[in-house]
Amino acid sequence: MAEKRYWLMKSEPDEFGIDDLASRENQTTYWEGVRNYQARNFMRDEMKVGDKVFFYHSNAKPLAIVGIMEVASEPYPDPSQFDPNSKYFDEKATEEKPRWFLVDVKLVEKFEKPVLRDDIKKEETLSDMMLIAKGSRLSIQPVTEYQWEKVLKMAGK
DNA sequence: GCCAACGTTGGC
DNA sequence: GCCAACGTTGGC
Repeated sequence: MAEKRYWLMKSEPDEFGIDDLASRENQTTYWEGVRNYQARNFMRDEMKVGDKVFFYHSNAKPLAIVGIMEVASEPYPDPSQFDPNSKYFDEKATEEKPRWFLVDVKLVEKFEKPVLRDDIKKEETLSDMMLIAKGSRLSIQPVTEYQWEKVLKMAGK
């Protein structure tokens, strides 16, 4: 059996927060707008249907992991790259040669008690989480099994 | 609102 | 292929 993978995905709640996801049909959405190759590669090459994902609110108050999603589709080209009216339009992408890929994600649960970035920083055993590494801006990150379980505990699970 | 850190672009 | 300039991210 394949090793279970865990992830963290960031979004600015002013743009798209966990409540926006909760209000979508089937509580599912396509994770559009990723325009970073490393983050894209995680979605395109590494994610598997059923992988669990932390939903993180960036540029927000409070900064926190606010819930859990799961990967709900195979990767496919991000439609917004072909849409001239989208702010994510990429003139160098074509249907034949798409640049950007995404997966669908489905809400699993919204934490009653979000896990604050400040509390993660205080937790010694989470000091190697990519999220709090200095200068780390990657919007999609792998999470280790230990980190996953620890954050769940901090959320009261 | 500031700005450090980082990623990308493009001239050479 | 180097690297300066520029744009973006995202914490503070």
